[in-house]
Amino acid sequence: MQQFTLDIIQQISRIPAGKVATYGQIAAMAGNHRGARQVSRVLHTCTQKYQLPWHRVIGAAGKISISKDQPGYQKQKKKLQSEGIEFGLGDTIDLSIFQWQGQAQ
DNA sequence: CACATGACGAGGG
DNA sequence: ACCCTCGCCATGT
Repeated sequence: MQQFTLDIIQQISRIPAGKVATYGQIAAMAGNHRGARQVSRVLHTCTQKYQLPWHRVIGAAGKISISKDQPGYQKQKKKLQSEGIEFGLGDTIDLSIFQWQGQAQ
């Protein structure tokens, strides 16, 4: 496993409840602003093992990146709402309000 | 080593 | 706003 991947895991585990981060943001904080796809890979493979708050990671448009017909969609939405995050029309989250401002933002 | 795969992102039509 | 294409890069086969 690469350092970049470990950094991704670390950044995701840092996201506080009530806030969200985008794939690109996580990738950038992990040192590679073009590693968004690796972030998704980490969520797909390491959530169990590292107990990551996977639900706090959303797409750059402020929307959940899972397709709506999959079970994880509602599951994620519910978790976020229970943490105080609000969804607007089209299930869009207002990043200007809920996006996590990490260290080097 | 070559090729395919993604819970992505930005840009263009 | 919707759809498509292309760029990206760690991983898996």
